[in-house]
Amino acid sequence: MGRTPFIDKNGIKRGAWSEDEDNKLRAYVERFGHPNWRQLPKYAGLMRCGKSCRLRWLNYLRPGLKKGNYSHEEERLIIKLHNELGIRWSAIATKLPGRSDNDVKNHWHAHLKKRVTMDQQLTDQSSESIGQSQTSYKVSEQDPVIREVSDHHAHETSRHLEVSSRDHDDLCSDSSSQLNGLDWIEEDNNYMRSMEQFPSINSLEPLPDSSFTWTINPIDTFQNEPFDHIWTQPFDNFWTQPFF
DNA sequence: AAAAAAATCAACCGCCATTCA
DNA sequence: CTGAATGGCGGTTGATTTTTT
Repeated sequence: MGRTPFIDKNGIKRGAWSEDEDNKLRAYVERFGHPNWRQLPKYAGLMRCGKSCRLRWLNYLRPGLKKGNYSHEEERLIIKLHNELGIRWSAIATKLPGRSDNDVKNHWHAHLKKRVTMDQQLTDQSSESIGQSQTSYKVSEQDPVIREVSDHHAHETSRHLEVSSRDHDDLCSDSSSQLNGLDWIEEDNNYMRSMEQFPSINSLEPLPDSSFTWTINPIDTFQNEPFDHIWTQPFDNFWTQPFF
């Protein structure tokens, strides 16, 4: 992949990097560092602009960079941090050793955004039906780990909403206003810690086709709150659900 | 098997903040 | 204080690969 290399009107090379260029950049930075990216290509014998060198180093050549697939734990962390920090990719990337901000951003747009959107749509749908009847969700009947985590989550969600209810009342004199974001983060962190006792969640396989219907009692009062999420959908990525 | 569509991801762009003369 | 230089960031593009039709 990459763009076709070419020389622009200023004599600066652009597009995909060659192995020879990579070697020159790597050798120079490893020996002299990069006190000035603008000047670097001149001394390193490269026809690139400094910005291009910087990008190549940070996103591709820098030691310790991870290549390849993201682990479930990494994806879960990205989603959680995105929830907390928004689109501050560089800040998010600092929490993922070996991943560049560009890489994280790409992964989000290519893989994770869709999952979040899909989840939100399902959440909205379930919210619509809340108050009319109980809402049903599918859960595997074959994987005991999933059942265990689901049960745990159901309990935690219930507890979560109770706590949030108190916080909400304390913090908001205006009933239409939202709960303070930091409290949500803290709540979320608590939940993360509670989930650590279920390490097997990281190695879950996609749910089997055969599943049964699991019914919960939605809490009407908080149907529009951020934690009104149902994470027990039969997705192959359902483990991400608690953090939406 | 071929064409079309979708996915991937490296690289570029433009803007903003900071530093420094 | 001002303006140029620089670094850094998020948004976007586009060539290539993979998947689907």
